[in-house]
Amino acid sequence: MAEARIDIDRLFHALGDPTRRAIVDRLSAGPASVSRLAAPLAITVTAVSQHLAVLEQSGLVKTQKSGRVRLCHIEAAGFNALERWIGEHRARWDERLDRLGDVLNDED
Amino acid sequence: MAEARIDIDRLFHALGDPTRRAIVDRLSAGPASVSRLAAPLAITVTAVSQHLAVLEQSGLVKTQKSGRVRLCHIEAAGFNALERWIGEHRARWDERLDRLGDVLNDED
DNA sequence: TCAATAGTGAAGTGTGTACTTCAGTAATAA
DNA sequence: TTATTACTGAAGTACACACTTCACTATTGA
Repeated sequence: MAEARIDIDRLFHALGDPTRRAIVDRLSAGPASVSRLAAPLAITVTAVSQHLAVLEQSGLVKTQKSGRVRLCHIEAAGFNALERWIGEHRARWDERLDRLGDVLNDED
Repeated sequence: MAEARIDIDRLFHALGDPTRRAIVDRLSAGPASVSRLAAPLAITVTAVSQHLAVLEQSGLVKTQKSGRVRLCHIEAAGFNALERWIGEHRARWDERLDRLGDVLNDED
């Protein structure tokens, strides 16, 4: 699985930028070219290209150039790793919530 | 629900920093004070305090000061919002995967 | 009361990074 | 061939922000 290569650090860093999340938003509605992604974004195509490199390295987006057009689309690997990270943390503190509740009650 | 107040921008920005994720890691194993969080982190207590302000604003962590000690613990709201964000995106592109697959096959 | 502990506010520094412009390559259209 | 389109690499700028030190305010213990 490609998910094994996913670096959680790259992943959260990639999604930490609002422009990159906007790109992910748009791509989750369907694939698009670089210039099409840039159109509504009020930044240059160059900047979008740089963002796409970050997104691709993070495993959230995959691109492939056919001719002079680079077609971009969502990749599952990044999202899977993200969900797994959340799930692991939730599992850890979910089972402690009862005890935590007791501690907080004691503090009051 | 407190989750309605959660800003997805603050959320991803908060988790985009590795030190803050380390704090979340530790807190998911149970509540801790500021100085206890700082101990393994090779940064000053002041820096940790600043990180905690970010985490608290994002809805991932909640803190309460009793006496001179601030006790910090994980809050569910941020994680719920995070899972919802992922779920919404996944739902959108999951249903398009078949059609995307066709497009990619055409490109080959 | 005095000292030690736990934490915070203010102000400054340095680095990362999001963005730009410019120049260039490669593919398509005329 | 020439022009246009789609994109990328390099280099520079500006700002955000992670971090520090210093000074300070509680709170707790002796």
